[in-house]
Amino acid sequence: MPEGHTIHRLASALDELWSGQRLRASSPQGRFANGAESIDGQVLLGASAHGKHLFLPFAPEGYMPLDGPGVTWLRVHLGLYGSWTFDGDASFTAPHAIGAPRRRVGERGEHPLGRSGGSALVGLGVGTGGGTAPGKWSPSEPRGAVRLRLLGEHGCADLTGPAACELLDADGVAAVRHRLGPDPLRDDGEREVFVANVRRRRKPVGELLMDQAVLAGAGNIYRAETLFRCRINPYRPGNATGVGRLRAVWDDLVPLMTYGVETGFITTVDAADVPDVLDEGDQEAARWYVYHRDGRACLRCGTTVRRAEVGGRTLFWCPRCQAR
DNA sequence: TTTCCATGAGAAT
DNA sequence: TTCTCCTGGAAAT
Repeated sequence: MPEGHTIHRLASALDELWSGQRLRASSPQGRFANGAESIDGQVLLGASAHGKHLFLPFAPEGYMPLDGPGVTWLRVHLGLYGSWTFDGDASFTAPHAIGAPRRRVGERGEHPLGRSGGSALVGLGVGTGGGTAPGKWSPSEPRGAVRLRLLGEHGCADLTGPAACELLDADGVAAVRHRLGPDPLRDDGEREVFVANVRRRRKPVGELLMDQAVLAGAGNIYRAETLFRCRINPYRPGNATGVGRLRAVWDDLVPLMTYGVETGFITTVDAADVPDVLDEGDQEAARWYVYHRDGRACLRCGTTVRRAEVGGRTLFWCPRCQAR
């Protein structure tokens, strides 16, 4: 569920909260007991993301070189269901929950129209420990199947349901990154590499945008929405898609996903296209053009939005706006 | 209560 | 292509 913007947002939150600090690591659920044990008590050196992968380098206190052999890298991939839940005292601000779009009791951020909610870092007025004076906070019992709990002085982060949670050395990290295509959210993401990756293949462009080796970070919502915004037919073969059109996709994704990192939400509809009156049950109309809007009228042309399975996932598109 | 489904991806066939 | 795994909420029974 969580697309690349979620992971980048998470990486900056963790970097801001804990970089340079010594953390406790444990696996309340037990399934990552060995891994947690080996980084327990080490210092978090930073946090970064490539596509949907989160990388957290750990080293013993006092260890210097970030690329040295003493660094242990934690790699987390949330998959479809994974999520992080934060809790802590008043000085500990983080997204309350980040990952799969579950509603938890008291959770904020279920914004009605996709614009008011989602400040960059939501304070913890809602967690069990929220508002506790600094220094007086103590971690609550983990809820659910917590694979990994990272605990700092002022708060903790609980990881549940990840598709991947493993320890790697620097070579292992390089190997994972080698399999990934360029990420529009990274400084080293190269547009022309993405363009070449698509044009090398015959598969439908709607399928290629989900392939993390072609483009890292976009998921099912961003693929549907950017194809709509760029008016590209999802069934068009990659090698028959013009360079200019693919550059437009990349140039569209960069600000779109950057906005996602800043707000925590995927919002893709330009202000001019927001309907004046929202239909009953059409609350998502102001957020997305086509995603989850099958059977309803296209916000731009009124044609009925369609859905179909492409690349093993449900794709949504407007047959008129995206005729070619 | 059971089943289905979801912003994912690797392995198996 | 199909299967499988990770979790939890909503819909269906």
